[in-house]
Amino acid sequence: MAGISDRTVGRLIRYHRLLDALAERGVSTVRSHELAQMVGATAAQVRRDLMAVEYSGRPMRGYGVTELMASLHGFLDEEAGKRAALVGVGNLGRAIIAYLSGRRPGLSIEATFDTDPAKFGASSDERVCFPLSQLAPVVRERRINVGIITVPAAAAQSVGQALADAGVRGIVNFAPVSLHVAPDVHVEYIDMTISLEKAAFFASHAHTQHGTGPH
Amino acid sequence: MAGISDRTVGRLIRYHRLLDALAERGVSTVRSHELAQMVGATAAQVRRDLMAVEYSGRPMRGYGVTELMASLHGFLDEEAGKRAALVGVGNLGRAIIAYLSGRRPGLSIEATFDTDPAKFGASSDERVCFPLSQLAPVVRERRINVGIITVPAAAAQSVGQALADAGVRGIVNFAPVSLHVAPDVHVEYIDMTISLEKAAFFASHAHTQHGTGPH
DNA sequence: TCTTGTGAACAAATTCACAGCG
DNA sequence: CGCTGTGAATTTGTTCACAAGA
Repeated sequence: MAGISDRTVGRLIRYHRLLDALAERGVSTVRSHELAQMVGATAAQVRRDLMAVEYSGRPMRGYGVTELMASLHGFLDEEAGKRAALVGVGNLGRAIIAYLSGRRPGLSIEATFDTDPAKFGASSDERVCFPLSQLAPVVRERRINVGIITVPAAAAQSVGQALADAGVRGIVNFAPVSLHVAPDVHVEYIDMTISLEKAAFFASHAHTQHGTGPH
Repeated sequence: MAGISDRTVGRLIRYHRLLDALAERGVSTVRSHELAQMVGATAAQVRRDLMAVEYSGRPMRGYGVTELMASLHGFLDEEAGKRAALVGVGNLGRAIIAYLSGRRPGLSIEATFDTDPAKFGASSDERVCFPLSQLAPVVRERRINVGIITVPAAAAQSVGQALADAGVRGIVNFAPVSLHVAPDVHVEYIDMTISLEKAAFFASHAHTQHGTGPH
C-alpha cells in the first residue's frame, strides 16, 4: 500500500468499472487477457496491477468477477463516501454536476461555491451554492474531501489553496493552470484544451504513433 | 519528429501557452527553471523537452520568449487550423462548446452531430447540428481532423469507429470506455469519473504521495 | 557566475518468460 | 493444457552533473 503508482490506480478503477458491467451481465469469471483488451492494455499489465490488491485468489479459469470486484472495491475504499465540493458554477461546472448526477453513486457533490451573488442559494440541481468566502466552514462541516475546480484560470490557484487550507486533500482541476499546493494534496488535471491540441498534433504526425493508453 | 513522447508533447503545449501569457505581459526572456516551476516540473525536464524543438537557440539569460514561442508554434504546427467535430450534443457537449468558444482560437468546432432529431438544425451557439448519419460526408466536406466524443458510453465505440472511418485521426473521448480503433488514430481520454476517483483515493491514502504531474 | 545542452546514471513502468497449479 | 503470479529483462521517462558559452 505504500507505493502504488498513479497509473496503476487509474487502471484498477477501470477494471472495477468493467467488472461491475460484467457482473450486471451475469458473467461470473474473467481472464486477464479479456480485461486487458477491454481497457486496451496487455494481459501481463493487468496481472501486475492486480498484484496490488488483496485478492490474489486465482481459481483456474480466470478471476471470479464478484470476488475481484469486492477486493477492488475494498482496496479503493469506495465505502468511504466521496464527498465533493465544486467551485465555480459556470457552464462547465453545471455540466459536470449534471454529468455526475447521472452516474452510479459513490461520489456526491455536497456543496457548490461561486463568487457571483446571483448564484447563491438554491442553484443548479437544487444544490445550495455558497459564497466562496464560506468555503472553509462548509467544507469542514460537511466533511468534504474532494474539490473540483471549474473557475477561470486566473482564480484557480487561490481556490486550490483555499481548498487545501480547508483540509481537502484531493482536487480535480479543470482550469488550464498548474496548481501550487502542499505535496500531500493530490491534484488531478483535466485540461481539455491540451487534450485537444495533443489529439490534433498526433493526428497530423500519425507515424502510426500509438494512442495514449486510457487516461 | 520520429519518436516524440506523448508526455513531452503535453508539456510543450503547456510551455507554449505559458510563453503566450508571458509575451502578453511584456516579458522577453525566460529561464528553464522559471518555466519549470510554472508547469510544476524540473528545469532539466524543461530543457530536455525543448531539445525536441528546432529552437536550440539559447542566448545567455534564458530563452527568448517570442522566438521560443514561434518555434513551438511551428513545431506543434498550430498553423494548420484544427477543425473539430463534436458528437453528442448533451449537457456536457454543450458545455464544452461554450467553454472552447471563450478560448483563443486555433481550434474551431466546425460541426456537431447527434441522433436526436430535436437537436438538428441551428442548435447550440448557432452551430448547425447534423444527424449522425451525415457524419462521413460532413467531416470530409469540412475537412475536419479532430473528433470530440461526448455521447453515452454505450454509443462511444461506434461513434469512434465512424469518426475513424471518415478519416479523423485525432479523437478526444469523454465517454468512460476505451476505444478500439486503428493504431494510427490517436485517442485522448478524458474521464471525469476516474479522475474524481483517483483524487479521492490519493486524498485518503496521502502518504505524502506526490500529485500527478500536470495532465 | 549564470544558464544552456546533453551524455550518463537513475528510476519507473511495462513486457517477457517461465514456474506452478488445477 | 490454459491460466495466474512474479522474478528478470527491457523499454521509457526523468534527473544528475558537467562542459561550454557569454
